[in-house]
Amino acid sequence: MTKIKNMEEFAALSGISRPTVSKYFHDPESVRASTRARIEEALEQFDYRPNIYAVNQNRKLTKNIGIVVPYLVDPFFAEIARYLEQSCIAAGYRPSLFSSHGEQKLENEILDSLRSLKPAGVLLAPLGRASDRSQIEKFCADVPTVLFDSNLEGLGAAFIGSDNFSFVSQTVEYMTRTGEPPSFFEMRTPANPNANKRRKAYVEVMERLGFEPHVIKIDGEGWAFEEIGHKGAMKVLERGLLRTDSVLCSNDRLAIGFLAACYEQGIRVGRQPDCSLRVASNDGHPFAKFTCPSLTTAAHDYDNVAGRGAETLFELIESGGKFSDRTETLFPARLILRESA
Amino acid sequence: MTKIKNMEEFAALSGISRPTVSKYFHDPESVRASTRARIEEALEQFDYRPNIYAVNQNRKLTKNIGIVVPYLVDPFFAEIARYLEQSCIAAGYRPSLFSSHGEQKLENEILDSLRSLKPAGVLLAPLGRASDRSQIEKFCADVPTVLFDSNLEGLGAAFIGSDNFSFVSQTVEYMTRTGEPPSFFEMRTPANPNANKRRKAYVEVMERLGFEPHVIKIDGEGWAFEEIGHKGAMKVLERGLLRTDSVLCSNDRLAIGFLAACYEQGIRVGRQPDCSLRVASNDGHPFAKFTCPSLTTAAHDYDNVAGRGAETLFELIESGGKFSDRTETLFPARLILRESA
DNA sequence: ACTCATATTTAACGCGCGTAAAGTTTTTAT
DNA sequence: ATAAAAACTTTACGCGCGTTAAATATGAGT
Repeated sequence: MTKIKNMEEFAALSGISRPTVSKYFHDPESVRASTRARIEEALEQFDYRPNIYAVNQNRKLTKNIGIVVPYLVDPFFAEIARYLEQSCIAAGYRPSLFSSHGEQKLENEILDSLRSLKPAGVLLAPLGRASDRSQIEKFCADVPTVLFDSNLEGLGAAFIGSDNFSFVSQTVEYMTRTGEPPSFFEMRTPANPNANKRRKAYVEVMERLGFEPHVIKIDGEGWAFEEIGHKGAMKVLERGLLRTDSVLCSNDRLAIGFLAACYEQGIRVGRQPDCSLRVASNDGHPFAKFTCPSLTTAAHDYDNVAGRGAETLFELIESGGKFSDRTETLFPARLILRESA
Repeated sequence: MTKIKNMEEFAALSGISRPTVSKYFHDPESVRASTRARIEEALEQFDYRPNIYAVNQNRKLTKNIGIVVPYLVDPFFAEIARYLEQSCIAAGYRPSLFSSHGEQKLENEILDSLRSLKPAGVLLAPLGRASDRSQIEKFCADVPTVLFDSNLEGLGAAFIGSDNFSFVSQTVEYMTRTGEPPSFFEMRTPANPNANKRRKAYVEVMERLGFEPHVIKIDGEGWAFEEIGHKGAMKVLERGLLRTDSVLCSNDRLAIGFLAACYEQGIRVGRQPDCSLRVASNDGHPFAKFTCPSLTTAAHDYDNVAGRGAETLFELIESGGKFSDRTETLFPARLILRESA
């Protein structure tokens, strides 16, 4: 089997001219069925692939898509990224995955290196509060970008995410219906704008239901939410800061820390009669099923957020990188009842 | 600020000839300090970056490095990948991260698309048992590759990983020293070759200590270890298959499932007097601190595995992609004592 | 000031492919 | 069968940069 050097050679071997072969690789449907067959026959025989660097240098638009998440060690983002990756591949794009690892500097560097990748589009889940808004704004001006997970008002051509109100209203309503109204457990300075929306939703829903909201803010910076939740919970439990026997955590990773603290303190959590506390949360973290007790949580609609996010980006790319107006698409949560509440 | 189109233009603006500018971008140290200063001055003024596609097309060796992990949703791999990424960037390379998501087909596709990236080198953590050995062998013949985490005997220019014997001997010795000897809890057909080494180490250490080894093999396929561990543990606990009050899980994710099952069954785990079971494990999973109870585990030496892995790849690249012989570097575990055992 | 080693400039080619224009062949429609 | 449309071939240029060879400039050392 001869080693093919370039498209010229491959074209000769397949008996088709190079421009036509080039056309074929751009879009196989764009050539006659008979020539397509001949090319594909040669393709099986000789296993040639166009040099992606030469291709990307000359095409006005690459097939690259950047996927950026704020913290890949969080399985929630790993899971979303997995969905997005697969959607991109299925649509014929080449995704590349990046994680900001919770750092603004890294997020900026990623955007910078993404620029030189000349991607057709980017799916960006920004850090949130820690994001460098002006940098992201500049980036979005140059590269077709769809935001997901964290909404930075006005940035990007569109935003796809989850409806935080839907999360909290479901959990609060469930908890109040089946027991005492919950306190809300969150970080004092949350990294993510979703946290603020969740707090507001909590207050609103509680008031509508005629209960007094009670927000517990704990200290801590960064993305080690389990650790922060654990420390915060220890304080809360030791000082008896809960007004009722119910807690709603802003997100599952905080809840994981909270449950660990409860366990250490010998506090039984759950809806069983022998339990003294109920804990629910939001996100539908992949490991929430394996906490002790298993975590009742309002889960993201992973499939739809990722699916719609990818589709939106494809539409954006096909319409030349601009939408006439910025849309925000929110998917409701799905309440998963488990043992913790 | 003028928009720079290419190196020609930038060179003109900086007052330096294009070949010299090209040299500068290849290695800033290779030009005279005075010209370096002039280029860098222009660089600040005009913000130009060489077109990476043109660069990579013409350079014999790109600065790309591929990082492939078997399952990125596992925070263990996300964590390792993070270390590796940072090492690559610090060394001036451009890492790109891929996850096989537990599927052979995907692993093969990644290797395939990695080929056309013409990377200087690849850091590969293979799927293990599910890997297509012949494909990986072919790949390693073409691309300088360092394996990590899972050793596929003879493949790649080097292997960097953890010393499974060290993991198990520490946990077994600790458990036998402080209580009854443990049973070993693992998957019947583990995805990962480390599991086999851990079982063998368990048997060996137990025999050396004069105890009868007792291996419990549970059913389950794929990478949903928590789920598999949970189901397996339910069976084990319901049927009373444990011979002593101690269990050593093959890895932390299985242990997370195991602990969840214990909790459901009302079995108190830990070294306290009121506990009826001790559970330890291996890996040092990022979330092992937050299980209930917190998990005693033999932790990977993340820093060293990742650090040495990256360094080894750099050496491999610098020595032209071949080592005279294949080395295997194993780092010992660090036993982390927590509440579960 | 002179020599020599080292850097830089100039000029030019090549990489592999996209793409455009003009001419030729094949297919489709009538 | 004939005309028109569509697809293909040939030819040629350009993309942005790596790289080389020969000519020139620079700087250190005597």
